[in-house]
Amino acid sequence: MTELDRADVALLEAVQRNNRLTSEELAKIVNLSPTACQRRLKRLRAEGVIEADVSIVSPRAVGRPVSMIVLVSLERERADIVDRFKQAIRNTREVMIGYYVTGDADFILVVTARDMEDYEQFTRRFFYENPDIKGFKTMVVMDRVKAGFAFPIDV
Amino acid sequence: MTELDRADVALLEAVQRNNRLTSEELAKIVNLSPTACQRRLKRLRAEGVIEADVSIVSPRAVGRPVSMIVLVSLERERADIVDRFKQAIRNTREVMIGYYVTGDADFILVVTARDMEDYEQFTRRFFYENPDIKGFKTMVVMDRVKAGFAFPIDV
DNA sequence: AGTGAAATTTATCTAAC
DNA sequence: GTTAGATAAATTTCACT
Repeated sequence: MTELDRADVALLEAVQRNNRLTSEELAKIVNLSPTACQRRLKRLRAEGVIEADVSIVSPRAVGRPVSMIVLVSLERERADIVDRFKQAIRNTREVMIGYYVTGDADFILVVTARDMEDYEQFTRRFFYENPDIKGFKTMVVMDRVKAGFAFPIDV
Repeated sequence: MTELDRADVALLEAVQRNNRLTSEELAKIVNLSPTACQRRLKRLRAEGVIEADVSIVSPRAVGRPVSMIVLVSLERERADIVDRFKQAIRNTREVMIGYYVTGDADFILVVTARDMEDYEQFTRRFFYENPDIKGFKTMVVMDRVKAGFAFPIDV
């Protein structure tokens, strides 16, 4: 694994809040020259320490103000069934986040929707029509205390 | 709310995957001039459609390879208790994501850790020493099928 | 190795239309 | 919305510690 020094950490903490800072602004933060900052960021990106650089889109602004956390249990925890469900997650725009977990549930999803009716339609399509699903439990998000991601967008 | 046209949506879908594309690259994608792309992105940022621009840091690369999903129940769902817990989430670097939800749990957290022992220490500090907490249930993340966020980093 | 300064390349911003 | 010129930023080169 890549060794990170103080400057790397300072850079990462800066850009994971805002990656549009200029090298000059970063230079002030980490007490290095702009050139050094750029070189280090380039290295961090090349080595995969920085996985991606993205814009966080407001779910509300793109018409998806409702989020749900869904705990999903599969009928059987068999490799092919698990893999099939992972693929379904990847192919489904409404599912923002998917975790495969141990414990009470098999998967935890974060699903966005236009409204509750929209979500109900989604559950019919995504859960009830899937024989691999034993059951699911929905929790409606009332407040996002931390975090931001990429959202499906339609006009 | 802001009206988004086809070009806005195309821009958003591009930058939420990669916000380091140049205006020229974006121009090709959305069939507009580079200047038009810049103007639109500036507007989208000013209006809050784009909430933030961030680098996604690899949790593994910064020494936090383990993630847990935690369902938290509070002793009582009273406004001041809820607010206090929200503040605790915000002040705790290990908690990557926090949702306040309706349903079986009151909060759902995504917590990162260096290893299981590190997580246990965290639970002692964060849960057992907090009298507002009725209980919590941990699920260990085996695979992240979708998503990426900001992570706490230490050397 | 990693840094920093100056020159070059490249991208962005500011007009004009 | 576009095109062209001015401004600013990111890369590259190279000398230095």
